[in-house]
Amino acid sequence: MAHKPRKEMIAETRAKLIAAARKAFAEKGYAEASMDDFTAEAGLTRGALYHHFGDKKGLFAAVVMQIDGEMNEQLHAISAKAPTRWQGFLDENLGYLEMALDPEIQRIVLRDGPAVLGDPSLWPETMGCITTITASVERLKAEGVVANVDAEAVARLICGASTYAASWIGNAENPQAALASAIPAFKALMEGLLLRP
Amino acid sequence: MAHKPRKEMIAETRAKLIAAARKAFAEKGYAEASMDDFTAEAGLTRGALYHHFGDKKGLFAAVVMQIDGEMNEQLHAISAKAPTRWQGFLDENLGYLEMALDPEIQRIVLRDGPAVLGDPSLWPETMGCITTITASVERLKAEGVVANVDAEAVARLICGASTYAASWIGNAENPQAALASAIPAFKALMEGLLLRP
DNA sequence: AAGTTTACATACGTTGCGTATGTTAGTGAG
DNA sequence: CTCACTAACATACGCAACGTATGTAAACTT
Repeated sequence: MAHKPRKEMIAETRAKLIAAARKAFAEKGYAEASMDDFTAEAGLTRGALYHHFGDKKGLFAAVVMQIDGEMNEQLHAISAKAPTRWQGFLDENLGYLEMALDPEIQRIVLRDGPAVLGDPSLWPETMGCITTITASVERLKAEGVVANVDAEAVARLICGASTYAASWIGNAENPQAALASAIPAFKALMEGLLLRP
Repeated sequence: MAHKPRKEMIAETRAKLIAAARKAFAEKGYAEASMDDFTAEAGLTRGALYHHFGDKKGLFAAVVMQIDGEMNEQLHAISAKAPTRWQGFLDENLGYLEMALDPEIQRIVLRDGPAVLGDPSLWPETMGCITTITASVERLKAEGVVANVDAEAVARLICGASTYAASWIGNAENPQAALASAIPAFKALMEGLLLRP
């Protein structure tokens, strides 16, 4: 019986732990998720967890990175197929807002993330979303579409607006209606960035 | 020796607990703050805490409410002395941004708050800031200054932008410079709300 | 003045994290 | 091939912190 090579076994173990943790963190939240429980659910023990990730926080960080990677993929796909840069910028931001409606993302990345890992602005990948939006604003400035404002500051403000609005929409009695009223407001704010004569 | 009436003693105890907890939560964060430690620091035990606040989360909620009350006071003071409504609106929002620079507010209200108490949009007082900003936008709409967008949605977006930006500024290498670049960006975004011909 | 309630303190059980210590399986040298 | 070595886990233990159950003394009630 051909045993799999060692590297694969390890990667598989890590993946199983991350998947089980991700599920538990999403359902119960970081604090209420018991390591004993979700490692057992993955067919392992806490020993494996500590070996690979150091501690609970380390595993949580791995989960956040995984989700962040998935979000970045989506963002790039969205902005890639826009007709104009400005439209791509709008789509990107609305896309982020819609992604932030996912309960898993809200709970893990937006709510527990800052409390456990500290402020997002200090995260290693800095929430890829920021760098993406910053780059878009820089290009729009260069093309004379957007006024002369600090690109990173704009990106932070927009990202914060999306994040907070998403939490509101997701928890609203009528999420569809809330989203419908948020989109025009969001667009209006962003139009304030346009260079006016 | 005249004993104080009972009501006063109770209020005093509650105030001492809230003050000690507020200090501990601000310095160590919610999770790392030991109830045994900070109740002892207040000259009490956990018994008092459970009697008055039910559990750790209950005391935390009381601390958040206290801070929220202080923030609202400041906001009202700011908007009260503005020459025009639009200026008052700008001042209000920039005031909130500056308040959000306070490390205590960042840690307790903005970072640990959502993780412990759930999404802020579901809090009882709903972060008074939201209601204040919503009201301002409503008035500006009625006066024809601001375009026809949903007031609450705008308030959420702006509040989120301020919150997130404040975290960024507070943790930046150079907070002053970050603030200086954030303010024009913030104003530009808000000008997108103005009714254009 | 006695009974009742209230505001705490004390004591205990439980849970859950982290660490220290095995144990087994893969790997590389001779 | 085999023997040492290392890496990937499991097991066992200690400790801290939360919550609860119970005790107690002071204050209001009648």
